[in-house]
Amino acid sequence: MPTAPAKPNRGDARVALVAAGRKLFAQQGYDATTTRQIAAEAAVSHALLRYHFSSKAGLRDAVDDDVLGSFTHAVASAREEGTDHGDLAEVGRATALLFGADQERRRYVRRVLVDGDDRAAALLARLVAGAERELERLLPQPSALPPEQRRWAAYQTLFLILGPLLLEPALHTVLGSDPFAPETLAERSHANQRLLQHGLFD
Amino acid sequence: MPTAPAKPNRGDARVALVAAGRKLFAQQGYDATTTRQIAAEAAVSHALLRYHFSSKAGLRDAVDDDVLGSFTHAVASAREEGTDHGDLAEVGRATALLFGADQERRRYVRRVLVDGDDRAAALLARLVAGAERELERLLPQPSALPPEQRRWAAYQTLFLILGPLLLEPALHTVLGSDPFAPETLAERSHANQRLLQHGLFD
DNA sequence: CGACGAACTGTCCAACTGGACAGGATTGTC
DNA sequence: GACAATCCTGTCCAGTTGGACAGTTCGTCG
Repeated sequence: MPTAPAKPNRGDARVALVAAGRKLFAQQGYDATTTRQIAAEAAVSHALLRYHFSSKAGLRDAVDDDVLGSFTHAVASAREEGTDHGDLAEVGRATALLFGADQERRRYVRRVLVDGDDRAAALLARLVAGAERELERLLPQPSALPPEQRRWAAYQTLFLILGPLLLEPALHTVLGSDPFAPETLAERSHANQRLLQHGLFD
Repeated sequence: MPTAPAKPNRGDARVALVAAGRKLFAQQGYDATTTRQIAAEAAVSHALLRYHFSSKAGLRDAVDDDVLGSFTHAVASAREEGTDHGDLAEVGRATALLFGADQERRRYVRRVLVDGDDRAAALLARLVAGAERELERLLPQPSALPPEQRRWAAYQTLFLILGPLLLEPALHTVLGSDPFAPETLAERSHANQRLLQHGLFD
């Protein structure tokens, strides 16, 4: 089903293939996506994939650069945009910017994290580092937390954010609605801030 | 690589196939596992799979029954074992019982949640219901939480628990050690209890 | 115009997949 | 020991996969 039917102009096939790959990898995962599906989605011969990227893995690398590159960019702009209130709401804003806007990127990130190899570890390392940096800035210095809890704080924060991302399809079914719908996302984000601030049992 | 080399006795092939399926599905996922791999792991002809389970999907159903059945059993015994202190530590104990002991079951559960279809939604629904029940018991009545936060409490609790499960391979790499090693699990569990109790910013 | 290189295509291929099936081995029963 | 049911195997099959490759189209530059 070539959902993007228009045949690309000569010379545009490369970007069309990257777009098709991003879409289908995000939807179905890398292994479950065939080169022929990608070619059909890009309205292009499947032999062209090999010409431009030399292999299926080559296309994946190109898509990774594309998605994770724009990801890096989004992180940077999110960091600058917030006028640095120094409060926890920034976490929510950053999350919304990273994961709220673009469903396709969200699903692609999910696939990278879940397909679970070196790419997943590399991405997770970046996310942990980012969360750690943010916490370092927001937590009182010196933190009142005992070290063996402080050590897990960034991971805990991240799990609250990534949980819905990783479980999106199942969560959608259980909730009966899109967990990333703007109002839902805002409510979740607020609940997360409150949990981090006071716990559930304050 | 038939890691379980011993040829099963006549009549034992069925259970051998279920065990092999559980192992390989947990390690590689359903789609990435071939019927021939399973047969080799069970030291049995691959045609036998069809005889006993009629199809690859049939074997998956049998493995699901096996794993998720023992899962249900584990939940029940965890519930009875705790002498009902009514405190948060029970969450940690239940988690440890569910996910700590058996690496293979842990990975299988991860696959079910992540491969993301109806089975994932059904399992998640059970987990949410369980977490909800637990919170209902542990939270002060009436809860001081505003309803729009109370609504997400079970999910938040679950994300803290499931995060490491879903990200296990990547997390292992980033941490440089097994996130489910007993001491690590205990520390994480303790950190989770403290987060739920007081937040990070108490 | 002509030719040259880059972009693109149709078609073939070996490997592998889940499944089909006919027949062989083993066990229990009379 | 014969027979039948169950368990099990070797082997074939059609479909799909990523990749290989020779050849065609197209823009561009002389």
